[in-house]
Amino acid sequence: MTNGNADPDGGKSAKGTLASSVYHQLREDLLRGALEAESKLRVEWVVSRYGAGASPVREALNRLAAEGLLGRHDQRGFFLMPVSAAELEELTRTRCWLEERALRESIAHRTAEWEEQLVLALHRLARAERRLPDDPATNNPEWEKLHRAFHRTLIAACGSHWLIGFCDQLSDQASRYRLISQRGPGSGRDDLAEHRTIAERTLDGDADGAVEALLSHYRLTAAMCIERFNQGYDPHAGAGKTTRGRK
Amino acid sequence: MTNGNADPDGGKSAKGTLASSVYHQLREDLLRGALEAESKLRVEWVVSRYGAGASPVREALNRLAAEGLLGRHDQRGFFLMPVSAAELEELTRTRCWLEERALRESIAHRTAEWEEQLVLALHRLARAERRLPDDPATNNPEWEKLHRAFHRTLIAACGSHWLIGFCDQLSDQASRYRLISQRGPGSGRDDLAEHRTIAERTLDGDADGAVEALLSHYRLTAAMCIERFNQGYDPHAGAGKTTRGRK
DNA sequence: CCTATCAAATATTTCGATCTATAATTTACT
DNA sequence: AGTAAATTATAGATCGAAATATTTGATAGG
Repeated sequence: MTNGNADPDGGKSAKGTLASSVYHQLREDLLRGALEAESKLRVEWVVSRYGAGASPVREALNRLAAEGLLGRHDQRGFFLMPVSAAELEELTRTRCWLEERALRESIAHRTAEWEEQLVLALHRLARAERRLPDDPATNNPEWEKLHRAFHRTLIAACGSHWLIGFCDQLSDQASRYRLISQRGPGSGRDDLAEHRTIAERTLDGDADGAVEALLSHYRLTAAMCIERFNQGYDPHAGAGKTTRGRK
Repeated sequence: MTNGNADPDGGKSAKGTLASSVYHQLREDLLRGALEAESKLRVEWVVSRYGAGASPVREALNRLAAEGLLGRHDQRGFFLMPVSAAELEELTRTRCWLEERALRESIAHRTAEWEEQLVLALHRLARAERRLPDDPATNNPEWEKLHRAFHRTLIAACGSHWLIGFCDQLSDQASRYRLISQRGPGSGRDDLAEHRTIAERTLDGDADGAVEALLSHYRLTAAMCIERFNQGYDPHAGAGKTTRGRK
């Protein structure tokens, strides 16, 4: 792990290496659930899609695999990690354990500055539209970013960059599930109210209440994903060809 | 991170790729605290030491960096992660949080088979010598392996491979600190008794007692490392040249 | 004497080609 | 036909060299 984590050089692919650029782009696509066609991810395909040589691509793939977003078999290349209801369940359970601890610590060590950041994060999230009018079937990437930022801020004061990194990693995995299964019409869920409750209780220093709200939030999300899983849906949705066109 | 973790292909470098071989060897050396001379780790140096081309070496370095064992700056190469008392403190704190949860879950979901594995792991650890007679200044690698295995077994029944992976990662980091600072004469500490206590309470289903013993064990170890840190010791100990021979 | 600028040297990153292992297909044999 | 061995095709892994970026060292100017 990363670092347990994600983004050693800042986020942009601005001035970085080609390897980092491919890493960021591919990572985005993975979280967005844009791939997932078949499980194999051929180097050559990535090369032609992101315009880089084999070496940088390979480095990017190695990083993603170490992070758990891809799998790897020596001599047999890389593949997209499969998704399953069981895995999502385990993931959610783990996430609840870690985030509970992180939130409690954050609340215990809260500072005025952190509280302000939290207020800001909530405000920004409230302003964003979850779904854009022009494409009501997909989540608004901007909302996704702010949502991510909100949850990250919640635990930012926990005092452990390791724990934050682990939570990020689980959050990435959860994103993948959420965005894969949430394609289609939105649910009637009132996200904003949930986030507001979490933030309010946190700011009140009500650790038990905040934790309860946060875990319910995660569990509900997971339950909805599993729901859709079981309702059967086409797991093959994005791009990403696997074998050459069959003859 | 890894998978949250460490060892996607099993451990041996037997039949794997060159990249994996370098990965495993270098990883071993990092955990053993064998490097640490200077912070920079030049690709060319690794290439000549482990006998592989730049591409596989680079892949290995990328994996290790994603895992948090190395750092990386785009265009400026890789470096050994620095060590500090503050970092060790944070690491230990995080480790206690995660291992407590993992141990409690393990105990809650224990099975006969798991209990047997734990008994075995303890037995093997008891049999091994911590320091070999021929080199009393360094830990016995075999003991290290069994020690690692014991702690891993403790939490193996927690029901989350994510959590296990995170604990492994923290355990790796802790190893590094322990083996860097533990060079020199052993302390009069009775390790075996500590491990036995942890195991007994665990097998008794005494979660609170087991957790208490486990956390004390970790905290004591960390305290001893920090002790040696402050007593000043030469951080430059292993191999690993950094700049060309100065003229 | 200190600081800024430019040039040489050193490292890192990337590409293109080659080599090797695995997967697919055909052929041979029972 | 059915299975096993051999062959061909495909994708992954590695090497060696070329292209970039950075650090070092020297020099000129304030």
